[in-house]
Amino acid sequence: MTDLRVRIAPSPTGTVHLGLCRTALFNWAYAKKRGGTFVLRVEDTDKTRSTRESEEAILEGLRWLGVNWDEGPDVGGPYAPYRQSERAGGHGVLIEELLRSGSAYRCFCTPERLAEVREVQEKAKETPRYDGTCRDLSPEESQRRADAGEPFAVRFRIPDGATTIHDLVRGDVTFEHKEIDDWIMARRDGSPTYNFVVVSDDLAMKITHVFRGEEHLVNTPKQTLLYQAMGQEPPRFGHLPLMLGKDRKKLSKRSGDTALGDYIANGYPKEAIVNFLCLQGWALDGETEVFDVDTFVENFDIENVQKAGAVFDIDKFRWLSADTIRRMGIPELAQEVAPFTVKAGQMSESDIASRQDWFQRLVAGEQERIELFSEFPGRVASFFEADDAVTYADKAEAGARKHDARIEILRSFAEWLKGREAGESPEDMAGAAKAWVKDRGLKFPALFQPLRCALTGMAGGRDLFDCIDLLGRDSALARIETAMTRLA
RNA sequence: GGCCCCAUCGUCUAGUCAGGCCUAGGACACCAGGUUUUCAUCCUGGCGACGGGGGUUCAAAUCCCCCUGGGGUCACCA
Repeated sequence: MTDLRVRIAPSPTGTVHLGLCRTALFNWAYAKKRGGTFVLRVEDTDKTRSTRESEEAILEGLRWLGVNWDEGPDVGGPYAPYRQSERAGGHGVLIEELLRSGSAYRCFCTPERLAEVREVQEKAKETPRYDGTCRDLSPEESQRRADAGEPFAVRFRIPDGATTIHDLVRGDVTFEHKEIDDWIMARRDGSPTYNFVVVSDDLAMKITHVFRGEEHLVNTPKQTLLYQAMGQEPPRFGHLPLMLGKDRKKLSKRSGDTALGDYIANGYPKEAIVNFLCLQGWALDGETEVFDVDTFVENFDIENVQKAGAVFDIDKFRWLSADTIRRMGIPELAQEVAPFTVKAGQMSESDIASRQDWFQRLVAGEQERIELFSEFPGRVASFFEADDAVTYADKAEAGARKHDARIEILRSFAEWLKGREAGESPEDMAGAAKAWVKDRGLKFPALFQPLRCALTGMAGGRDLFDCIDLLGRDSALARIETAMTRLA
């Protein structure tokens, strides 16, 4: 174990965003490859928006992805607590020190006045920023007003000069201090704000590397200056490219699903989600698109992360999902798909357990036809319909009706089927049926299109003799019987 | 609008840091063929990009500058 320490610091204010998942994955991989420590710290600084449900969802989601933290609110660790709201103690002391040293100052301006100032500036098309009213209050006056009970916030005093941050993804980035506002470290109620706690906690937890989304890049000089004011060395930073929606804007709900839960509910395999997330801003070798998480960990480096934002391509995501499904073993796939079958009301859990062989054959036939687990029930629905009430898709019925002799063919095929030996394998029966078709001088579609419609009501799908086998001969015969009327 | 970031096929990207190996590679999507009882899978092929302009150099996708375009950020949110 090295002293390398990285962290993910989510604020528990909503669903588990994919961007958070990717950031977590990259941090985790970086630590894991280098024998470092990965910390999860819950940044519940915003009391009004933070919820315990959201926190639990985040922990659960990340754990589901296979991202494991070495220290966190649930597992503890040497720098506990790992929930911001429980760490408040030390912040007051730090702020006192910063106030004493002059790196921070009390701001007695009311939120109302600040709002007015901002409004005027916006009207004048100026960049909204603090006008500095309290910046140069004498220490005596500041103290006197504070003692008199006048409420105040605490602002960081941005010094003159410029700060260059050495970003591990982007290289050097310089910010002129005059562009940076004297930001608020502590609110009037004394509670610390994000930019302050993130620094004090990263410091307390000895975080050495901070990898986060690019939207935080502009916060970095503020934080760097704070580290310096405290006489501390800032960690190394690396700002990840944003994940973009189809509109090329930061991925948000308006451009599609953003929550991990949505993708899980839609039946994307975990491996596909992880794989896809890895591809957002990073590539293994430019050739290999499909790889497992171990390969990712083994090869990941922050220096190889792309700088440009990555548009989220749902088509590629689905393809990755389909590819993952195709490479799965049948028992495993059956297990993944089972909950969807139950939810669709097709089989109960105990049905599936007691007919596991049958269920696995049902699954095997769809393996290369579904892109998501959730598509399975829709594709096998006809197997659960009554023999005399199979839903015929328009396309299937039209295909069947193209053949004038359909009823005759179906009738004689039914006779033929009745005469087959019980227990014949689908493969053997398929071979025999093809010979039967040929012997009668027919083309395959003349039998198979009406038959497929009769059996499944669908225009395409798995091998028909597999269907007969799955259905059972009686059921298949009953469906053919009905079709002879319905397709007449 | 100020500041900051970014810029290779429609999309994800390799190549850029160490300029020639790039008539720019892979993948998704799309199109066309093949296999198949159908659908799907699979196989083969095609389409398709270095944003523009200046430099530097024997040589630039790679280095420099300008322009253009896109994005992020400007809270007592995180």
